[in-house]
Order: sequence, then structure tokens, then C-alpha cells
Amino acid sequence: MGITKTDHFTNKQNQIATLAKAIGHPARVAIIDYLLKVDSCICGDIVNELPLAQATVSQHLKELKNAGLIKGNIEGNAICYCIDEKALSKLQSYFEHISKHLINKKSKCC
Amino acid sequence: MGITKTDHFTNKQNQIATLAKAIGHPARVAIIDYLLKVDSCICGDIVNELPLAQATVSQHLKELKNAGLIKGNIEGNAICYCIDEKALSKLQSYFEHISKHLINKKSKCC
DNA sequence: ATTGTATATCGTAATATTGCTATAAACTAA
DNA sequence: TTAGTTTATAGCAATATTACGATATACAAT
Repeated sequence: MGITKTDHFTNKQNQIATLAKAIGHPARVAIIDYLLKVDSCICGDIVNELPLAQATVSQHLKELKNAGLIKGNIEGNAICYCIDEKALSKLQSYFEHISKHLINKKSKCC
Repeated sequence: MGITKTDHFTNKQNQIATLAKAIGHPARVAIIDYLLKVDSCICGDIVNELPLAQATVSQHLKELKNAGLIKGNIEGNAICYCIDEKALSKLQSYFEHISKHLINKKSKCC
């Protein structure tokens, strides 16, 4: 069917999945990397950084924005994109939680 | 086209994307949650936990396995799945790295 | 007003994902 | 052997994603 049964899972599970899915493409990882690298939140030269057409980059930016991972401010002609800390700290604490959990029960199996 | 241009991105970027993509579905988040919850790495009653058909669960497990997030050991009749710490620590350190980076340059924009 | 620059959106094609039923494979137990 | 249990795979339909060129929108500068 290709349609995800989101309503059968918890909010938390859907939230994490949505965020992870948004990061689940190398172009979008590259965008995040770039936004981290440039110290001010540089605008649309992301297109020049990536080996993709402008339309494709715009689409990827939209997905990152929809997932809440980045924010965009209109700045005159261009747009200023930057990382949304809240979303990333959500992911960070999720994986930290898992890692801590794993340390406690090391080598019980597999 | 629907085909990802992986060869234009770095190994690291592709690696993170692959791992994140595997987590990018609520059923797979639920599987990870379950593997964390049950203390021993319980086998195939994951199917009973999820609101999905057995074949679908098997498919999700396969994807998690392909991405390296879980391991599976044959145990007589059943299979013993459990989380692969290495993959998760990779993700954890990635997001930790980002979070640290963000603290340093707080509120420069947006 | 016209031209240039920066982004977004539309439409389209190729491919991937999700989910199911049905079936196979591999082992256990009677 | 036969039957039951557990997991994987094949095949299929519906939907989603990725990527592009073409075009639209919005502002800036001349």
C-alpha cells in the first residue's frame, strides 16, 4: 500500500520517526552539515554546495522545514535558513537515552 | 526519478542518512523501543506487539538489520534480535556533536 | 518599466516504500 | 512421518520519494 499506519503508534514514536526520516537522505545531512559549518546562517548558496538542481534543493529544504529541523527567515530577497535546536535536542536526548540503556545491560545476548 | 545520488555525498553523510532512514518509520521505532524494554533480547513476539502483519514486521526487521541497527541470532526455531550498539553510538555521537556545536553559537540568527 | 537574482511550485517520470496474502523454508515435537 | 511453529520471501497494489526542467513569485537595482 505504501501508506504508513501512523495512528497505531505513539506520538513519541511518530515524532522520532518523522525527524529521523527527514535526516534520512544524504542531501539533507549535507544541508545540516553546511548550516553547522557556516557560522552565520547563510542563505541560499546551499544550492551551489550541493550537486543537485535548485528545485531539488528547495524540495529538500521544505522537507527539513516541515519536519521542524530547520527554520527559514525571509531576509530581503534571499532566505536565511538555520537549524532548529529544539528538534535536534529531541533527537539527541532520544539517542542518549538509548545509549544509556544499552550500557546497563551489556552483553546479555547476541 | 526517485533514485538518490549517493555517490555525490561523503561516506559519513551517506552513513548517517542510511541509519536515520532506517529509524524513519514509527514501526521501526516501536521495534527498537520494544527491544530496549524487554531485558533479554526477546525473539519473534515483536509481531504480537505491533499492529502489523507478520510479513510486514519481518520486512521492517530486515531493513533495520540491513542498516546495521539490529542483529539477529538463530536460536533453535526462533530468532533472537537485539540492538547493535555500534550503530546507535554512531548516531548518538553525531547528534551530540551537533548539539555541542549549536550551544557555541546560540542566537546568531533566526 | 525592465532586468536580474533568489526561492518556490507545478508537472512529470523513475524508482522506492509500505503493507498485504500466499507460500516457502526450517526447525520442533508428537 | 505428520503436524505445528517461526521466520522469510515472492508477488502485487497503493502510495511516497527523488529529481528534473519549466515556470511563477517576490524583491532589488537600474
